[in-house]
Amino acid sequence: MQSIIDLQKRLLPDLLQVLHKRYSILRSIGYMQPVGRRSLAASLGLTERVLRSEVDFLKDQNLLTINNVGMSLTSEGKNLLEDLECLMRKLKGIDVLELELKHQLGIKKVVIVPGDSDLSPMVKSDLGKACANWMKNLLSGENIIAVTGGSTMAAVAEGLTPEYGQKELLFVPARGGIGEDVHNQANTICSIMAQNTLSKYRVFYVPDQVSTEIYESLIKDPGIHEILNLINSASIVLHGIGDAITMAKRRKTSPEVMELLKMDHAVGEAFGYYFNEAGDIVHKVTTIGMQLEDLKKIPNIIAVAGGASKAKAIKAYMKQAPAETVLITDEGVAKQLTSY
Amino acid sequence: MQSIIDLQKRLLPDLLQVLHKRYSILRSIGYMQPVGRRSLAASLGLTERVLRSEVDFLKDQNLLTINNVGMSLTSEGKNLLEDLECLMRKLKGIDVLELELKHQLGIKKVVIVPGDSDLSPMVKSDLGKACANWMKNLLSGENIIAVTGGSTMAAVAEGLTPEYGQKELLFVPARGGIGEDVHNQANTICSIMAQNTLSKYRVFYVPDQVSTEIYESLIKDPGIHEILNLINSASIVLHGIGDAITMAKRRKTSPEVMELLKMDHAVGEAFGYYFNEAGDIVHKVTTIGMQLEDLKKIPNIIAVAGGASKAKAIKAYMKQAPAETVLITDEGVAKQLTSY
DNA sequence: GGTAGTGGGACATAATATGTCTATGATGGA
DNA sequence: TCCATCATAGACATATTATGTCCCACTACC
Repeated sequence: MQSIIDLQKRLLPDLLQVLHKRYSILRSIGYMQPVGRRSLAASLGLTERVLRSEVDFLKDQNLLTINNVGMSLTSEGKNLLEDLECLMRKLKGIDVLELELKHQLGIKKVVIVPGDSDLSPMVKSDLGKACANWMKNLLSGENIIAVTGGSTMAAVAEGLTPEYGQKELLFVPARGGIGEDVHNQANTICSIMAQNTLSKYRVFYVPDQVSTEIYESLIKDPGIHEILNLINSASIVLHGIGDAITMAKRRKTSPEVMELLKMDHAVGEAFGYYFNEAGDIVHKVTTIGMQLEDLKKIPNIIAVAGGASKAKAIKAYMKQAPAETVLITDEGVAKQLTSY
Repeated sequence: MQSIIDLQKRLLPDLLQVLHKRYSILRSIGYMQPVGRRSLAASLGLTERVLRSEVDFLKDQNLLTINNVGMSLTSEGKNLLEDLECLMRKLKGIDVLELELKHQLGIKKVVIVPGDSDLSPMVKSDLGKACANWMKNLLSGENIIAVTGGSTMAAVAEGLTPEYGQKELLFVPARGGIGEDVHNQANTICSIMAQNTLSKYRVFYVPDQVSTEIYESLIKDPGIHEILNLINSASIVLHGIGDAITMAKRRKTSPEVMELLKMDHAVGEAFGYYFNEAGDIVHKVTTIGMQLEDLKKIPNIIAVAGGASKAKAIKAYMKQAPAETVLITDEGVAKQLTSY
């Protein structure tokens, strides 16, 4: 006996396509509201007229309203959208994908968000929300949360709300400066996270490449020492995973190191560590803070990364990731990895 | 959280229509296969071209095959159809209808078959199958099955297969001749049932209206007596229910009796008994065999009747039917009765 | 006051759905 | 063996709907 969904897939594939189209429209409006027809059409890859027909329909169903500033969801539309999320997951078989990927990567749990972050910024934002949501279940009385940088982590920060701050939270950067733009630095992200949750945070300014001498003296600094202690007693680590070359470029890595990375076929990056496809560390940014071996001692590890282009990187990193890791990713990655 | 279907209905209002259309097509092909497009279109009330589009679609889905003798379901199509039956029942709320009707009529169980026997002969055939199916659960080592006449019972006979004959079955007419055409006489039906199940049967030829004298002498006949014993020890009774006037006409009832029936507002008929809307017996065909009061002693009673036109008759008969009765009927009747 | 966004109207054209008819072949009964 | 019947597939004109592409008036914000 097949499920209703399976039956429908068989008997109404054409209608399900329409369902998906309408769902996408609702979802996008939900994000971008109030939004005009033209920009929405561009963002969805539909022509204006097609979108218009659909929008007219949805308006008739009282799912959205149209006024001179653009289209918005009605409360009915919002409710429907929420319920639809669940349905679409089933329809797309996302629940199944999650299990498959979890087994393939050999980690504790995989959460997949519909869509592809490479193609739509909305999805990256969803990724952030999904991560925040998962984190919610892990919060107890006091929580020290170690965070890395990157645009994905920035999305996570945006997904946090004051609601989370009802528990006591302290955000600390997981590692010293590893040379991202200020915008996506761990320090900045920690501060945003703290701000969004009305919690505390620590910063961790460490020059990028330090001589061994300075390194030794830094470690002895009481302030730094305290932060290192905090990091190692973190209950949760949130980190991103990046494509090796992309990350290296973004960090303005020296041409020599760049050569090295290419020669060693580095594909993935996380925490300032670079990995080849087999999951071996081929290079690391020397800085103080959490080291890869420290990660194993952290009870909760959440890796967040999406976009089909990151599939290889994720796969590489997960080769050696702690089995406790929870991966928050998107459909783009999942499809890429399970199709092999 | 709404049900999947409710959600979908919001975004695809014509979903159910399309689903139902495709389901009907599959179902009809299932019955009539191999069948041509034109006759199928006529039977479904669709134009040829519309049907053709749908059929092309279903063919692409590998649910049916087309060759020069007509269209047939593939095994995949058959499986899907079976699953669909169940889904459509839920969608139409047939399960709910069954319960409602059961309570309303105050009987043990109601089984409802989708459709209306008045409108489609397929449904009558389904009725027969449903009855046979229910009966299957009642068969034990040895079974004496008392049967009445009527076209519905003939459909039941057609629904029986040799599989049923694995248990020991003996079919006997429930009552003596009550004047139907040979075709739909209890005797004939018993013989067909026995034939289809590879079992035994008895016939029971009794003149229609006998004088008390002859009646007395018949009762003393050992052969007749044996059959009467069999009838009264039956483990299962299968009977139809008819519209009073229709049945009376079919039996070429005398004008006087006809008048009587009309005066007494007879609406229902079963076993040769005529009932008014209150369930009172207003007339009976005098013959030997099972009497209405004998019915109460039979452990399993299955009434089979469908078609919206029989709704009143069924309601009337059920007013006084044993609570043990199981009614096998169709959607046409059920809708008619529950809408009051 | 100008710019960039908005919705809605209009309309020619493309695409699809539909009704209807024909050609042709297979099948089964006389 | 032939003929009536039923089958599919092709064809095609027409009705209906979907689509792409404008334009216009309006408004919010700079």
